[in-house]
Amino acid sequence: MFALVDCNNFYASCERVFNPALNGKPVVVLSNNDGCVIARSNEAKALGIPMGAPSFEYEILFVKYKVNVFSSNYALYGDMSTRVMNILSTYSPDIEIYSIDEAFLKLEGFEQHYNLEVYSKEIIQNVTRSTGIPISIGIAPTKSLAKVANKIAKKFSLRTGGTYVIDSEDKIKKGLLWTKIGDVWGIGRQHEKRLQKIKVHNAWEFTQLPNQWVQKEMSIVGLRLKRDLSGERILDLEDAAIKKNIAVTRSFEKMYSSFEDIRERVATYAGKAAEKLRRQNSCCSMIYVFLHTNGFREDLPQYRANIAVHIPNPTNSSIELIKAAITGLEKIFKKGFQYKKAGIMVMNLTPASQRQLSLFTAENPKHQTLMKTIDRLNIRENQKVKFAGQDLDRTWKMKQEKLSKRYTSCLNEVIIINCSDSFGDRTF
DNA sequence: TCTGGGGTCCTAGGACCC
DNA sequence: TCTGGGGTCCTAGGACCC
Repeated sequence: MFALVDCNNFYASCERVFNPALNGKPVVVLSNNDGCVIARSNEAKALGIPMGAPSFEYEILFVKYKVNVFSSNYALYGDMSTRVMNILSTYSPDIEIYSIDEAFLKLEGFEQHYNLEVYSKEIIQNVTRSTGIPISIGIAPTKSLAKVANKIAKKFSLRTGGTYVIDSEDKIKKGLLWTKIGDVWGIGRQHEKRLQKIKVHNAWEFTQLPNQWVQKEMSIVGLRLKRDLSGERILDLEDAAIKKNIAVTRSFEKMYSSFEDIRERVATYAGKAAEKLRRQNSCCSMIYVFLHTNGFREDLPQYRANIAVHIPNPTNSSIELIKAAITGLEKIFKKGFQYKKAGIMVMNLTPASQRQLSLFTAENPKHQTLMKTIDRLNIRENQKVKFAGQDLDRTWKMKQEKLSKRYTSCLNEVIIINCSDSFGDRTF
């Protein structure tokens, strides 16, 4: 059996942990630059605020219904996620951390020794008590069915207590009939449309389609999904510890048109990507650069471009990557446009230990030590060391007007409790 | 005025090889 | 006019996920 554990409204729940006055009230969390709604509490969902809603369009509604609005605080969410995952990993030797707020647990053979419903209730209790984050658990014979079970657990939480087990043919069929085709894990907008057209409206009807049709229209991925949903164990846990691509992309807080401004941004993104590479001990041999204008401003001339720059010797040196990224940018940058977004992606990653030593190595061997030193300094001194391509004076500031504190990862921002007792006033 | 960011996998088609 | 058969590798693009 597989369990899918999912944190309910994760970012919104993180904000509540350190601010319990928010319980029972609508809470939303915004994306970078305070652009879109990316998390909503149940109360906010009930107000009809959709996922991805541009925040400026909902400002009036926020005020009217006293919605508590937060900028995203990834330092907090990342740390809370680690805490939750650490607890979950004590409940099974096999865990796949699927995203910041979801994990699959393999419970192979557990059903012979435990009542799985009781077991999952215990997990829920422990996570809630230890972190304050509410979770839902779905258990089933396959991963995609565990997803279905999880949805049922969450939808009927009053009745299920946050957990639901699919453990019979009958329950599989009931669950699949209940699941709308567009809500199936792995069925997105395009497939949904195509399936609706041939009168497939729920997951059960999908599992009744001929394999041939599914493979032809939805490739091998769709066929695997169909079989997994039917109860055949096709999808297994995956370990995704080492990333295959790393991206750093940002929208600007306003539009920029000068090459120097964009170059500074791109250099910073490339430097960030290099740091991430070094953190997972990888090198890359390709960097992809893109930039584009504001697609929402149909009144302005539009331009978008991208380029892949090959790097002869795999590297994770910030200096080399910044150089390569700027080479690419010079080729695609065009004057006369107002740019709103740029980004880079490093690809073709290889383990740093397997680095090819070439006769004509382009990279200065001293970079290795230099980068290590910079990384150490930046951890200690809060990102003070920069590269010449980055403007030292400019303070690029993301719009983050409603940021909560880094309660769990910054000593200056932990919660302070003042109280007095017979020994006098004390602060904790 | 204001509209996010970061990933994965698969397929078709072209370039190239013998 | 007529022009084989079988591979591999790479890339762009499309689909999906959170």
